[in-house]
Amino acid sequence: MPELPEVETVKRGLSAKLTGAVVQAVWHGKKPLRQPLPPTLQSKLAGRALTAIDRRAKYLLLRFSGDKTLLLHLGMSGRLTISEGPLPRQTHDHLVIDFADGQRLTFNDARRFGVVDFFTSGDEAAHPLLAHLGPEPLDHSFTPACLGQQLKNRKTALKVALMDQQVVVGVGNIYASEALFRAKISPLRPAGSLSAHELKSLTAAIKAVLKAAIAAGGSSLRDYVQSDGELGYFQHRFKVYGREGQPCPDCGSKIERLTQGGRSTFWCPKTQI
DNA sequence: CCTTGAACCTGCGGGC
DNA sequence: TGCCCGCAGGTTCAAG
Repeated sequence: MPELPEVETVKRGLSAKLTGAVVQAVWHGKKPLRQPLPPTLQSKLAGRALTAIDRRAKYLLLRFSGDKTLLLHLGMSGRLTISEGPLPRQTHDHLVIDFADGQRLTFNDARRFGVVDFFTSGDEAAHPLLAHLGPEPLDHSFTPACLGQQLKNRKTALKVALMDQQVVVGVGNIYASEALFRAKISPLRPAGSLSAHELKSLTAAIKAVLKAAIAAGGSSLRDYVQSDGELGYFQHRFKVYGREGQPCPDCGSKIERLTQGGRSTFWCPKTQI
């Protein structure tokens, strides 16, 4: 998936085209995603207007008239596309929403790690998928002191902690490596061992790398397409991710890869201390 | 409480 | 060509 910048990019793309549109018909498949799709989505959504789209962490929250929310999570391979008029159904399509103005929103997810849920908007604070999420990294309240508090006493590797959505949301495997490189901090450091200066650097690096990716329209690996079908292009700007063996942009020594928590970490052992 | 590792599922590219 | 392996942007759950 899509990490925060990609989800934010999708949110903006969908908002621009679908805000105000009224649901005409809904189709959904039978295969469960991370959890079963809500039953009778057709009757739940038909006739409602899409009033707004919000993002919390990597979740998209489609707000509908009548105080209802459709929650979408793209997992690793989820894609949302808008088409004009009918399109032949594709393998791994799971949800298709037709709007009265002729636009069609399709949720396709090969690996089925995504989520679709539906709830009354007022119940959001207690929603099991949303209730325990950490701070939003682009909020002004996400400060070095805040990050320090979230990492306090944690002995796990810093990179693994940054991907923990209870520590800070939206940072996934790519941007964790990228932020640590920018901050010049080793992914192997115990999470709770950062100095005030390092917390300041890392907080700034997280914000900067996410903002740059959003400004570039979200990154694109093999499964990701923006909501209008255009490919994002931030992947060309990765400084370390996916670049094992290539020269570090700062010092020229070789970028290395290691495995942490079952995921690949890319880093420069010379510049990241 | 914390940390680690496996599990969920499909597709793709590389090596033989 | 085909097969097997490792790898992929996320999250949850069990076990230590």
